[in-house]
Formats: sequence, C-alpha cells, structure tokens
Amino acid sequence: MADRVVRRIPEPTVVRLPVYQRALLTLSTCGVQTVSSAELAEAAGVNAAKVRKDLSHLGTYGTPGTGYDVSFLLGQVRRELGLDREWQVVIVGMGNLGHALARSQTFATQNFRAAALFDIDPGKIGEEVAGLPVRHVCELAKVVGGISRSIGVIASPASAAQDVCNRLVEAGTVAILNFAPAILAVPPSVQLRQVDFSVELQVLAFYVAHPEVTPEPQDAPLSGL
Amino acid sequence: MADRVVRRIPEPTVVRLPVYQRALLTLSTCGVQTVSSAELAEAAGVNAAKVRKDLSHLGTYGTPGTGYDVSFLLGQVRRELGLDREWQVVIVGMGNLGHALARSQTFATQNFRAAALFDIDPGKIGEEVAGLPVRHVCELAKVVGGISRSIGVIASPASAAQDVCNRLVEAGTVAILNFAPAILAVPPSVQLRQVDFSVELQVLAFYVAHPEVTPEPQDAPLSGL
DNA sequence: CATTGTGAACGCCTTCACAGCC
DNA sequence: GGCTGTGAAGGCGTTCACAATG
Repeated sequence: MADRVVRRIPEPTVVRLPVYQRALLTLSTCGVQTVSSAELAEAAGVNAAKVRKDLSHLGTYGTPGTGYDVSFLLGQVRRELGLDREWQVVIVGMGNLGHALARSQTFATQNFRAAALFDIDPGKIGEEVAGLPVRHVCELAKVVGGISRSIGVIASPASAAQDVCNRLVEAGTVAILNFAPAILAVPPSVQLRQVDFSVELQVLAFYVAHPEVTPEPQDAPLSGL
Repeated sequence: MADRVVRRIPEPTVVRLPVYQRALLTLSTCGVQTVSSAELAEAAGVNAAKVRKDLSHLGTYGTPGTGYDVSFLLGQVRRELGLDREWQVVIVGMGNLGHALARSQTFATQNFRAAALFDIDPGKIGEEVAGLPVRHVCELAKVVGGISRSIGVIASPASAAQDVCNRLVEAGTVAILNFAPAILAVPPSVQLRQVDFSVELQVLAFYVAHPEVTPEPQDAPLSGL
C-alpha cells in the first residue's frame, strides 16, 4: 500500500509509544535483535494484545512466528513520535525543579535539546545550568522567537504560570508542558500537557483510602517479590 | 438513602477530583459561597456535564436552580480523597527533583507531610532540607517502618528505582509515586503511579509532528488571547 | 427560571480469539 | 509451532437532553 494517509492514533496509544521506545532502546543496547509482543509487553508493563494493536496503528512491522526486529521497530516508533528531528526545549522557572529538568537525562539520550533557560529572579540571572546561562523572562520573546520547533516547559510557581504561558505562546512555542498546579488557557494550535505532583499524591491517597475499588491491577512486569 | 455502599468511582473521575478540590479551595478563599457546575467546570478546565456526572458519584450535594455550596462540597471532595487524615510522604533521592518535591507547596496546603528524606550519596547525608535531615537509604526500613500511612516518592535515577521501590514496599509504604523513567513491579496491595518528563515531551512532539490528528481540544478555560 | 441529577445514546479503547503467515 | 494482525465483542467513560426540583 502507499503511505498511509490519515491514520489516527488513539491518545492512549500515543502515550504508550514513548514507553515502547525506551524498552526498545534498552533491548537494542543489549544487542537483542528480535522481540515478540509478549516480551515487549513485559518490558513496558502492559499486555501483549495492547502492544500488537498499538503497533498495528503504525504499520505492519512484525513477522508472524518471529516477532519484531528491534532496531527497525525502534526506528519506526521514533519516526512516528517525531524524534527523527531535533526539538528545542526552553525552561521557565529555574528553581530546583527547573534545575532538575535542565539536567535531565532526556536531553542526553533523546532528540531534545535544552535551548534556553529563564527566571524572573535577578539573583539567578547569569547563573549557568547545564551549560546554559539563565536569562531574564523579559528576554523570552526575543530569544525564543528565533527558535523553531520549540517546546516550552513551565516550572514556575502557579501564580506566574499563565503569564509565562502567554509569553511562550507569543514567542511561537508549539507545545507547552506545565508543571505548575494551574489550569492554563492556550490557543488550540498549541499542544498542552500537565504534570501535577499534588494531583498524583491525592489520587494515590484516594485509592489507599478506598481499597475496595482499586483500579485495574495494571499489567505489571513479573514481580520478583 | 443510607450511606452508599460500594460505589465505584471511574479512574478519570478520581484524577479530576483533585482539580475540583483546588478550584473549590480558591473559590472558598475568595469568599464565594455557591458555584454552578458550569462555573466549576470553567475553573477546572473541563465541561459542565462532566462536573455533574463526576460529583454525582460522590453523592447528591447540589441544589437545582442554585448550584453547589462551595465549602460543603469542598469538604466532601476532601473526605472522598482521603484528605481528612494526614499522609506521611517519604522522598528517596535528594537531587534537584527531590529538593523541589520536599519544598513543594503541596505540603503546606494539603494534608500531606514530608516525613523523611533519603539518599545514597554520603555527601548529602545530614544535609537539612525543608527542616528534615537527609538520611542514608540504609535507614529507610528502620525509619519508614515506624510510619503509618506513608507514601513513597521515588526521585532517584532509573537504575536505582526498582531497588528503592523494593525497600519502600518492604518498609510498609502503602503507595508509591515514581518519577524515574522505569517500569516498576509492586505487589497489588501497593498503589503505584508514574510521572515521566521524557514521556510527556515525546507525546507533545508526536502531536506537533501530526497536526492533523490533534486530540480532543480539551475543554479549556476562556482564553484571554 | 436556573440548575441539578441521570438514563440513554454514543464513541472509543481494550480484550478476545483466530485466521493467516513464516 | 509460534506469533502477528485484526475483525468482532465487550466494557467503560463522555455527552446529550430532559424530567425533576428549589
């Protein structure tokens, strides 16, 4: 068949692709050449049927009786995720979280580059983190405006999050990852995702407080316990 | 009706409850007495039907024609989340991320307490963060074993995550929040949730690389742009 | 008359199970 | 024989729309 036209990939699948990607990377590094859906499922913490259905959305890359070629599949998954090009990540808010993100291994192993760091505290301006100078947010528009394919990361206090978000959008950022506990408004053309420590703790508290209604046991890898 | 018996609450609803909780807290602080589902929806970044359906899982707390009593509903949501009791949070891995988490506002405003901090680096032991001493992971079993209702937070490198996880489980932690990019095995009695910076960036990259298959525009609050 | 609570319809993801292929 | 790809079935959350209510 010619290149698939407008295959839509379910969001849950999209979220699992990075997990497969990491598992495949590990397998590849270990010199493993082939994986079955069952093995990949084990490594990714899901079930085999899900792996096969997920991968079938990308194309027909497996071989019946054998499985998937690790490095070939890895390449396909990375291409699908858009990791065959480089992404520029700009981080706003250089508190402990911003430092942690700037030094993340993600920048070493994936096609993401820390491109610019910002803060509003004059005391932090000029400090160097991960080889990059911390700039004042005033410079954000100027600096980020010249960067293409930039992803903004908000690591500021919640009170400043919408302002930071507006500056990022204004500067042409194509996607935003928000770590601040705030609901942000963005134009539909900008992708937005949320990571919230407090929400996660509360969800855990809920399930511990309601042992009778545990969610799906979540296909876990073999526990050695 | 008598106390609801074993109402099961859908996981997506559970994840939204903390968001409603925060919105209600803000409204309450501002002195607002009543909210409609539409207003709460706006504040939480979802749609009104979802708010009503979600809240209906907790009980019949609204008044037709009027809406919901803010402080009453806040109390119900907090009780449902298990926030009417105090939770002890232990953090393992005191790099920048661990520092950020230990100093999180969550501990100031919710019923979570930072109870103990651990690292494996001798150079960090004894350092004081957020009023707590950093201890060596060797002490984890001893220290955490004596804490009830403890939630473990893994902020270590991925390579150490499963070991840390095992120690936490061994020590009787009831839930674990994992920030390391690793798939963890835990017994079914322990709640586990995952937060992964790298996965989030990759998901954003996917959607930017595939503008034609954007996910649901996600009911956003009124954009001022 | 504004707003809730909810049954029903809808859409979507997951799981199953097996035909087809190596 | 082992394993993939997938149609079909099943399950579940979201959305709709309206009767009920203060």
